[in-house]
Amino acid sequence: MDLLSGLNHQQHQAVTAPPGPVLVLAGPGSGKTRVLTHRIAYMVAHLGIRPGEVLAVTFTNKAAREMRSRVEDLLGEEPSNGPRLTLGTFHAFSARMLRREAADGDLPFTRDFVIFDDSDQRSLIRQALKEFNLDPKQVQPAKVQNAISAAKNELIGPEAFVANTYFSEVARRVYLRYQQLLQQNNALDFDDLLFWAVRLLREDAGTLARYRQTYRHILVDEFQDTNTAQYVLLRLLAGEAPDLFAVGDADQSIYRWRGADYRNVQRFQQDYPQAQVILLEQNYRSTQTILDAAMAVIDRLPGRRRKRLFTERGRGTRILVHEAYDEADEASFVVETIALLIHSGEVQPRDCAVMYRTNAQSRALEEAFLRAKLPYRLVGAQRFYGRREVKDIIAYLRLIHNPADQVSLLRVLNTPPRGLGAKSVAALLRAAEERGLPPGEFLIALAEEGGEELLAPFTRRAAAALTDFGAMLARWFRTRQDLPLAELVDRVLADVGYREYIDDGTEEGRDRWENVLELRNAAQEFSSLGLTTFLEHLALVSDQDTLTEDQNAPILLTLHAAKGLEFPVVFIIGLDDGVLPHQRSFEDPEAMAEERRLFYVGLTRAKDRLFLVRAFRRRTFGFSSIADPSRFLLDLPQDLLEGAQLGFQTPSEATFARQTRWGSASIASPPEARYRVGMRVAHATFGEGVVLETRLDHDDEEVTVVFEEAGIKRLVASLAGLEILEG
DNA sequence: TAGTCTGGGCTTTTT
DNA sequence: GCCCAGACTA
Repeated sequence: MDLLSGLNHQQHQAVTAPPGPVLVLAGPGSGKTRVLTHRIAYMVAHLGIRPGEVLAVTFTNKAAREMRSRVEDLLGEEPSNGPRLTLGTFHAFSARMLRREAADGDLPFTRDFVIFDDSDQRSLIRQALKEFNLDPKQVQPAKVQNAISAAKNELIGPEAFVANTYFSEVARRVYLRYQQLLQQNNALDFDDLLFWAVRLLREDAGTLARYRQTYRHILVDEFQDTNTAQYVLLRLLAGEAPDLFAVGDADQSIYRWRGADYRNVQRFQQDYPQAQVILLEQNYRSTQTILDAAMAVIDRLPGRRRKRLFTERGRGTRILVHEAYDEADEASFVVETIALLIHSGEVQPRDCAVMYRTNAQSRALEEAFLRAKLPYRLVGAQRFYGRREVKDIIAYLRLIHNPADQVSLLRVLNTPPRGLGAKSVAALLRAAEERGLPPGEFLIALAEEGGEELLAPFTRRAAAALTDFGAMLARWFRTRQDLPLAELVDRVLADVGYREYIDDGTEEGRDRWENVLELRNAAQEFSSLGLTTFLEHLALVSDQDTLTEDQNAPILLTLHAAKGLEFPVVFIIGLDDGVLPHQRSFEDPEAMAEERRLFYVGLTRAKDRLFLVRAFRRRTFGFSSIADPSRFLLDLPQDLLEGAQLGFQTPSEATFARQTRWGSASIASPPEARYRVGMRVAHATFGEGVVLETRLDHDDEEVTVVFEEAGIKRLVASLAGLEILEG
């Protein structure tokens, strides 16, 4: 086994750098994963470091899995008997640590804690706002949530939260109450995982020493996307004699809104002035055309360390820019082009990826794929786990795992409906509080002890329903250890009659039930690992983690989710000002810079072919609007591009350009329309003109008119009030 | 209490 | 144009 052959000079240098702080600045496609895996293997094979001493932190679980298997491949099948390499995301690592340490520490939760997701957090914040008699319309829960999250990422606890405005005073109070509520629920949110991990290591010298002793060698991937909490955590673990190997690329920093700060790259060099810095510039992924385009985009950012990305792969094909008419047309273009590429034998379906700025953009694509009867893969865990039926079942499981979880209890107590409305819930909460128990445990007690007196506060109907529910919960709770996970899920589903509740015979009902079954399948895979692990997995899955390799189909994903991946053929759609860059970033230069980096990330995912697509007209919020081409498109040197000139293009030109390019014959003839080409019309503002063309869009008609004074305008007939003069 | 209605907000991006 | 929370009605 020769670990070092096949590495270029810089890679070699990085892999074999002497232990100590090392910063690898790795351009896209420069083999950073390779460097990381080879370095780990090198440390184990050549430096005699035991795998158990190594901690490698990645950005997604998927990356962690891949890295593990690549390291194992490099090291061969030697069954090592010591502890394995520790590999995972910051959050997963922290969660594991906190579970281990929660037993005897001063931490305000037990090792059975649950991890609250976004919507759980939201509901606690709503609850807190309600308690303070604050109107969620005046004080947006989402804003408070962001403020709390930002504070935690900066390691600012509620006691240290400084309030100097009305809003921040509200946020401060909600923050305090929110933490109490989390504690009552024996729950942590995402940010807490990092927050408490840091606090634990800071305040408990013994634990810190133990962890430093264990993890003497630390590697971090995607370092530019660490936030303060993560950075501090790293520094704590790395300790006095740091062997800390960080790989990152400030140009690919796209998580500022999550507290990430690419300046951690500079901070690293300040904190470790002795750090060795290695620059990886040679690209092994893309054609030079793609790299030139990417550099043209990123080099416009001021104040950065320029990289000269180069490849030995040659120039390759030009980048194709296409302007579609609307999002449906945009999606058709993508699907037709993919079909054509596959048909030509050039590529496999799985080689193609379609990237977009916002999740909402996947809809039109999905419809186009369905229409064409072509399979596709959609990356996006949140979408699945955010579904009502999936959340319901997870809530049941969380409640079984942790009966103190009130958020989950309230979600499922009357789902499916069992006659427990607001009144009964209020009575339950009161009764539980009097008893000094979390409501979930109160219900279990109710079922196990029975007793008239416990039931006194309830109506007869509510009492019966609550006793039933408590009995089920107690049963599940007792058997949760012995029953295989999937069977536990089956038991719950059967006991509560979930299928009858969700599957009402409609197509939607069937879909919902299938989602439940999919969750059950996931549970089956975790059967040997148990409920705790399963729930933790559910809480910490990333979108990328849902990307499966088993299906040979094109992939649809957000630009964010595309980070770290590569594909032979890449489409980036929605290259309109307002979409990419996103409207919300217009005001803030930092946000705009991040949009640019996001586009850069997208461009550099492509190995061979790159398609940049935009739509002249787009429906957002149900309103149709017209956008300018993305300003980023204008930064691309013309000689790298082929395809239609951007700018004015009539709908039929867009369709025609597409259809002639791909040699497809038929051009759809428009159905009947009120206006006809050649008609003379009058408009209140624009004056008189002649109809150039018309197009029916859904149930409205769109008319392109050349006005004598105002020039060419596109109008929606129902709004424009065009008067027909002759024709 | 359960089901229907309605109005408002929503679309950034996700561990 | 969709989805949810809260209001309203049976």
